[in-house]
Amino acid sequence: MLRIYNTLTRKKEDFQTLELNVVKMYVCGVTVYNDAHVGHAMFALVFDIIRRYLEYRGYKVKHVMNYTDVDDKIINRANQLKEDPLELAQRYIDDYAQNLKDLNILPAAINPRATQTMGEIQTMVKGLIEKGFAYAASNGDVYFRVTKDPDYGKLSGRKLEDMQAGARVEVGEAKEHPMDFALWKAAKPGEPSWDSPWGKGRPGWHIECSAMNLKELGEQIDIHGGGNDLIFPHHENEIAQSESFTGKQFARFWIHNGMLQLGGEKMSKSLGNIVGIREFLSKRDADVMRMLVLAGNYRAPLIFNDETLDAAEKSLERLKSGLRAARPDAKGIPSGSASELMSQAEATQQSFTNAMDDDFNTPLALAAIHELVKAINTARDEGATDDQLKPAQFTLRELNSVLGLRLQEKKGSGDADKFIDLLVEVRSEVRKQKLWSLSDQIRDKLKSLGVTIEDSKEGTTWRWG
RNA sequence: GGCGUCGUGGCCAAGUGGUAAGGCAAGGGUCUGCAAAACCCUCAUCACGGGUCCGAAUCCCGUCGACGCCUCCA
Repeated sequence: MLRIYNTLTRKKEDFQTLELNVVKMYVCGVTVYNDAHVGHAMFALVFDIIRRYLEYRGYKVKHVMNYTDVDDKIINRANQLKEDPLELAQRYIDDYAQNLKDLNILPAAINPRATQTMGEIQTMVKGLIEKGFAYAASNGDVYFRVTKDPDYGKLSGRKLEDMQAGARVEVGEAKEHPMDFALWKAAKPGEPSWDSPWGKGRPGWHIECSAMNLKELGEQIDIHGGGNDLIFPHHENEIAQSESFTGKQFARFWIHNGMLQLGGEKMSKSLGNIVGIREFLSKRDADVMRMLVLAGNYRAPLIFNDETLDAAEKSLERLKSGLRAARPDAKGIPSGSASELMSQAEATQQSFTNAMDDDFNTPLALAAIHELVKAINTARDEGATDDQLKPAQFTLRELNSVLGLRLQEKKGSGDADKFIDLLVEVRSEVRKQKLWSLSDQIRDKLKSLGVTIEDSKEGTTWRWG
């Protein structure tokens, strides 16, 4: 039984879907006004892993991830660059999609955008006004009336009274209550705007997600996800809007990932401590970022630095070692040992599932996988043939792909391989003549070109990396 | 100030009542001409102080500390 920690109840709960074997999952995407950084990569990876695991468990996942393509940040940046805001948003959407692809993240089924959901947004705003949950203010904005919503604050565990103290009301706002938030914002000159019953304007930050949910997945969904920095106010407000509008529970499970930390602080655009996804991928493999995420609990802060990245990279190497071919002189191991290896593979598969079923406990799942790697390597050392290793390696590959790890050996240009083979062959002759310094020289030079040579009693193997 | 999460070996990190998984690093060993890889061995009593219990990292109280949110944010 899959259990998932639900932010709403602060407990792990048995996961049950509204519709048999179908998971409706909505994940809050990004506001597209700048290059994405590795913090965004983390959240995207977390939900990619969740999605892959749900599919592995036999669910059909309706995965929706939105793009917020109209808001203050985009408009400001567009003004800076003297670019059309919508074109700028499009540019960053394309860019972000490419980042996700490079990170081996499966594309969501649907990527709705605020600007393409105007009809539903206005329908909701209208409905909320009719039901008394919202009001058009004198300044042309439409606000949600938090005092009308009895359980406002249930997701973030806040009470309206507690929040009032710290609430800041900007001058000129026409709110009834300081915590009321905008559903619709009247357009200022030069801003992108849409016609509405309340005059030209654009949607507030939160309503778009409610509307996109309604449009793409319906009134109720199974999982709503995002970073834990969105719990308040964004998700709190989504709940308020959606549930006030439909009168039904909005999302059954709220899943939130922890923040990526750089130098002890959350990585964020406003703090400026940013490592871009593209920058990261120019230095390290996508698997490394994924391994870093897998090494920790998705809800906890993730420490991002050279030390943790190096460890992740080495850990990956270790997983890859399990996939290597049998030794050149493999004579086979007794059938008893071979079937033991297969039982180990089955046991690992079971521990893996148990771990992942417990709120996606990836560190524990990885521990299980490492156990299998050790068993495979031991069998190989004992002389297992490729045929004997294959079933266990198949399981290893399968489990890693559930986590989204590719474990690709590095590759050079394919043409080089033949020449390296030749060089290695010649070096073997040189070694037979015990010309060690020459053979070591070849090994060192190849190493600096990215080719690793490994000698053993039975022969020499080489690989990229 | 309020709300929330959390504090496990050099680093990352599982473990929520019965005497501490895994990875990285380090040291020793097998193998090797040397090296690399792989394999074997070694390496923590769980922030601090009280309490409950036959028994606590795990429950309760307190203290200290970290991080997130309360304002745009994955």
